[in-house]
Amino acid sequence: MEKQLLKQMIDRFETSTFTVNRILHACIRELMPENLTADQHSILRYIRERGLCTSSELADFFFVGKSSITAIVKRLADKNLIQRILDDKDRRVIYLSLTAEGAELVETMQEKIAELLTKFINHFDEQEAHTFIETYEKLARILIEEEGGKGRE
Amino acid sequence: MEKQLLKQMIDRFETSTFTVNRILHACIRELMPENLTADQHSILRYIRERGLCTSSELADFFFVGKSSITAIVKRLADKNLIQRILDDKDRRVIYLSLTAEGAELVETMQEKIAELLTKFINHFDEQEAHTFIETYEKLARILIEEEGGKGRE
DNA sequence: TGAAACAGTTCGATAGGTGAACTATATCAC
DNA sequence: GTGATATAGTTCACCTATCGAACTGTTTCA
Repeated sequence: MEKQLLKQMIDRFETSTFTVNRILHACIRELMPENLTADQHSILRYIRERGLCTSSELADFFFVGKSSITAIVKRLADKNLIQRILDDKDRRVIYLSLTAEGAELVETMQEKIAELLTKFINHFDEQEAHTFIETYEKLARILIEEEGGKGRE
Repeated sequence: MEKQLLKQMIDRFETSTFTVNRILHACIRELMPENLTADQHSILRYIRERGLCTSSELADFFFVGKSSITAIVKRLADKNLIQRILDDKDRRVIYLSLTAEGAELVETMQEKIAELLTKFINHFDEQEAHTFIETYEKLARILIEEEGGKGRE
């Protein structure tokens, strides 16, 4: 790609990303029930996706230290949204999973978020949305790859 | 769009957004110089773009309370990256602008970020990148509109 | 001229992040 | 086997960002 064009592309990408994130994040924060933060919700979602997971896994995935996870997990467990399950094969390990209450909460949140996104996606025709998402997914794959490469160093 | 398809689109969009943000945010955090957070950098960028701006404007733009801005502005001014300029027409108002040091810092950060993004954008051919960004910008416009609509209520 | 609006600050609380020191368990080399 | 090392998770002290309520000072306007 030509240098001048590339620079322009980057600038436009940066601006759009920034705006979309800023507003989407604000919208999602508004959807959150009393006493749940967006970060906490992300953790719940990840646990739901995985079924069972450990604190170390969360720390790696979210690129934060284990001590941050300890704190968040404590808050979520205090609210009875997740539970700790001891591994009796390796007694250092503590698995985390959603409680029934936690699972239900994530479910309703997903519906709310889907509703919100539907409003926006409806502005696009099927072809446009499809093309966009294909590229977005490709970008996500590239990032995962790059990130994985860095981790191996 | 068909209901089933829409649901699938939303799911894919959500997953991609989440991944891209998670990794990009981590990358950018790594680029930050010692003693500057990503949030602080966003504020600096906004001020640079505007030349002059007020705390209230920042609070509106970033969807946070004015007291949060007071705190961030204090930290940035302490580091000598921004300066306060009193308005002598309306003595309630305090304009913020970058210091020379702040401007330079934002400049070097921009270069670093552009370098990072170049790595990723280079995986796409010109047409694909262009189409993607067009749609992304459209999404940003839609979000701004919706958000503006909400504000007026 | 007095009430209301507005710009910004202060304060106390909470959430999230760091890194270092710590406990407890598991693994591995010898 | 046993001792060094690695791993899982917690605790601690400290920082940043956020909130909302109460506050100061200034402007506007009925």
